[in-house]
Amino acid sequence: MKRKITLKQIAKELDVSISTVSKSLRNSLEIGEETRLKVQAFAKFYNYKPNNIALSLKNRKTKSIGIIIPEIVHYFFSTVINGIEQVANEHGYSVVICLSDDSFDKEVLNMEMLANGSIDGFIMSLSKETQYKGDFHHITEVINQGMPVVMFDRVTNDILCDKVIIDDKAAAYEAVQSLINNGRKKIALVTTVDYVSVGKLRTDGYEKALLDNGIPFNEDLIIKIEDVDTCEITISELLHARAFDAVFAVNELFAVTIIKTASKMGLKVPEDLAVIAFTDGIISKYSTPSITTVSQSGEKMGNKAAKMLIERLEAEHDDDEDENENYTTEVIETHLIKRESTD
Amino acid sequence: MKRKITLKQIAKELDVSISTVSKSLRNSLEIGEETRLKVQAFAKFYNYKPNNIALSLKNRKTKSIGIIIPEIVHYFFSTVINGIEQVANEHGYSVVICLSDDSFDKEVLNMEMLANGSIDGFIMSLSKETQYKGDFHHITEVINQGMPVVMFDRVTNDILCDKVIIDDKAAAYEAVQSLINNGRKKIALVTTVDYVSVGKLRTDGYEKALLDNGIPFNEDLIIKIEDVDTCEITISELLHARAFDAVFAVNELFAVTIIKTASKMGLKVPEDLAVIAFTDGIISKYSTPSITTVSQSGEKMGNKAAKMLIERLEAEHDDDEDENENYTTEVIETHLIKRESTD
DNA sequence: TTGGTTTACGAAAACGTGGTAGTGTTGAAA
DNA sequence: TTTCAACACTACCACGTTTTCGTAAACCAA
Repeated sequence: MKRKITLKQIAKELDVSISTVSKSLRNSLEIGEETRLKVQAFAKFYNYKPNNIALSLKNRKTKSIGIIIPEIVHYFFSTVINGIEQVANEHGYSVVICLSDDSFDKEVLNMEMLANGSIDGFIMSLSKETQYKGDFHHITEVINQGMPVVMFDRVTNDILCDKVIIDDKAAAYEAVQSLINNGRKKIALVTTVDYVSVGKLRTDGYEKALLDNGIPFNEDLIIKIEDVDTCEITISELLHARAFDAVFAVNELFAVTIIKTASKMGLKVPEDLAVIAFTDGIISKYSTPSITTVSQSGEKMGNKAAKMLIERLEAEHDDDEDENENYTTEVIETHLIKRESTD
Repeated sequence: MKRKITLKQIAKELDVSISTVSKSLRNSLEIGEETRLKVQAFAKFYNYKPNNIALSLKNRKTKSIGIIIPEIVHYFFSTVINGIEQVANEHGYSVVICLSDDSFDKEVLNMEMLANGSIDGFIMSLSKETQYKGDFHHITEVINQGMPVVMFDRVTNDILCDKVIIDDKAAAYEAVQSLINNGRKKIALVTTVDYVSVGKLRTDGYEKALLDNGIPFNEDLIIKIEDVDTCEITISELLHARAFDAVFAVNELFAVTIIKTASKMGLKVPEDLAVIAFTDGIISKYSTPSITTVSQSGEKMGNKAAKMLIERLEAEHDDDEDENENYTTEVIETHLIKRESTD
């Protein structure tokens, strides 16, 4: 068990100074060839690699970016991480991931933990609780300390920073419009509680599509679900009443539950009930019938978010004092993936 | 944009020494109450938090653990991360995640990147390519440097370290046995290529179950799939031949594809074809029919792996020189979750 | 006053690195 | 012989923290 070797040890061993070793390894011309090669050979033999921590301390850069998301066992979020990691890796950054579990306190704690020098910048998606409370002081704080933050998907207008989102409203509009185009008139919306930013936007798009097509907006057809487990009961009641002939669900878990419930009741999908879901995930693809979805490329969002963050990190290097914060909000394209759950 | 405040700045501002500030903040008795309170008030006002990087350098502990896995958009692996994160968080550790993309080179690169001081220990699952090549020098190296490694799921006997696995062979045996108990005789095995350790073990269990029940082991019923996309074709050919009445698939993606293919051909699941899959994921739960699976709790594996690693990390603190490496291999329980795809 | 103890604080080293500035030796040009 | 430059290397500082050791001042007993 030999600990990793340091410059100091090499210096001692070769009886030169630490600076000589350092310079030799960086091929400085100051060092004579003989010494240089000797040092390099020795370093290679003992597999010397500079200590990242020491470098971080010295350079005030950790070359790692913090990701804070509500959960990781979640198709969309894991694709985003994947996208972030790709770009980060290309640029020599590592990613450190913290989960908020949709809890405000955990989000704050995690951010504080990472903000004390562990990372160079954040990429995050707000927890439900944070969106509910509307308390963003922890984010403002890190931004004030000069640490760049990029938010994605679940964002807030209350914070000025770079953002990566999809046009939730337009995407929802498109989905509902396609149901209408297929002759559906009684379209239900199955969504989450209001304070989740994306849920609200998708509802707006749903409403607008209806109104634009002269279909009255009916509050009774909006089903707000807090917990997936209660979804089935609520759904089956409404299905019994035959209150609707199409459903637009804000996520695929709701959608597949609806389809399963409908099937149990003998309803045919899509004949009796057409279903479209938001977020193209693995369930939609493998469900029977497979589900028409609004694609929302988490990977692209991750790519973009990472690019924005890294650009800002590398730029900071230059201007130092220059405080021209021209924050941008990037909108990632979505499109409808037609599958078996719609006609 | 005020940068984070440091001990030095506080010291300067209050006209005391750095040591005094440090001691005051740690409530040392050496410092007079007046000074102590003054410093604490000042620090609190400016929201002083010690710099993690500096602490890491000093303590030679980063309080973060590196996770290296083949992919993250994968139900099982994300549950493992979830499990690791829970325990890590409880103990004040962060997790930094690197993806190998099932590539040997990326695995090596990532490990080297993290091994240079960024983390205190590794939790990892081998990439396919690494298992194929059988080259583990990068792992041996970090272990030799005194960095603890815990492997899970895709492990190797060639490396001595702590491991967390399930009894793949026994679990496969149980699954196949249950098919046999239901009167199935022609049971196909749909698996991956051989070099993936778990694939091999599951095959062994399959074979043993057959032999123990006096059913001849038929090579033709073993379908090795390298790429999911080719799965459908291979499967449908065999189904046409009616070569089997039950399938044991080593993952749920294979299973759902098989079910979909069978359904298209007019075969009924489970009447005409019973299906059991390894790894209980989200697809199995929401597939129609839902799929009977061997549960393999990623979360528990993650919990256990993190516990083992952290225990070793905290223990190291004491013995320093003591090299009693009593590595253990923890076996996580599995059980069969019966759903609609079997009778 | 002297000697010793306590109180309250400061200086400095250490963790590992890398850059700037400095130092001493050699050889050659003035 | 002096001067200057090139060479080859070392000293030192900073990054932010903790900790060990040291010490000045104050206090108290003799």
